Amino acid sequence: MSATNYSINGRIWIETPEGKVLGHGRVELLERIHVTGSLRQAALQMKMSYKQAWDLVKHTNEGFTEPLVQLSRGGTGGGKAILTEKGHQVIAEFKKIQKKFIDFMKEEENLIKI
Amino acid sequence: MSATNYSINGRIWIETPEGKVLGHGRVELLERIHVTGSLRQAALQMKMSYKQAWDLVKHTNEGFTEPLVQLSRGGTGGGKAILTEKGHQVIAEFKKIQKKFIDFMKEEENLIKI
DNA sequence: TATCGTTATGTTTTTAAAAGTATAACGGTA
DNA sequence: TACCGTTATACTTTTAAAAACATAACGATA
Repeated sequence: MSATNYSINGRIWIETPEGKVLGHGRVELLERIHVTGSLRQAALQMKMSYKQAWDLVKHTNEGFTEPLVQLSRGGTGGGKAILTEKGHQVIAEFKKIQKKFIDFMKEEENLIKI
Repeated sequence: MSATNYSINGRIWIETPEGKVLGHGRVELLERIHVTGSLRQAALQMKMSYKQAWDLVKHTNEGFTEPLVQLSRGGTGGGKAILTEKGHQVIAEFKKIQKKFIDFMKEEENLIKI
């Protein structure tokens, strides 16, 4: 049982001078793309429109030096979405930081005195 | 010169089971209330509508065990907004955590390798 | 080469958030 | 007690974000 009724919560993200390029939501989208191999399925799972997901991937790809997701259309299955090696790296890096961030918040929550 | 083009940014806030009770924006509003003694002036400075500021103060006051701002109407000047002792405490506590959070982000930014 | 399910992209509609408008209530002070 | 500028609150309008809709393009396979 904590000594306080308050909890600390927050969000972190990676950005460039042009703006946000990766955060909580995008990482989840990328992970679902990796699992399903499909942008449409990933979007469905997250209950977002295909268009929004596609825009997110576009902006994310443009935010890094190389694409994190490789989209292709036509062929067997109609098309596919594949996470690049860079995509895997970036996700891993973000999740590492995210884990530390959660620890940070937990710690501060225990110290809080109001 | 940093080793990477990416920077880390983020937000933290204090919440109860009922939701967010204090974050970056609200703290700024409270500080401006303290400086000006007026909710209307504080809202003007932050370019938000008086209504929005009033709602924020209302929800903030309800989120804690005691009000952080004491509003009163009528009298000299038409009315006033005063930060309570609790208000001062809470602001100080939040800013302390916020400072550590900024340090955390700086550190992670230096470690980032993508 | 016809089919299929997906990616690609512009356009329209819906929804939600914010801003704006209006007006009452208040209590020192002149 | 009339005035003033602010707080208090409901209601309307505007704006921005999200969703929905529509349709073309694509390429492996049968």
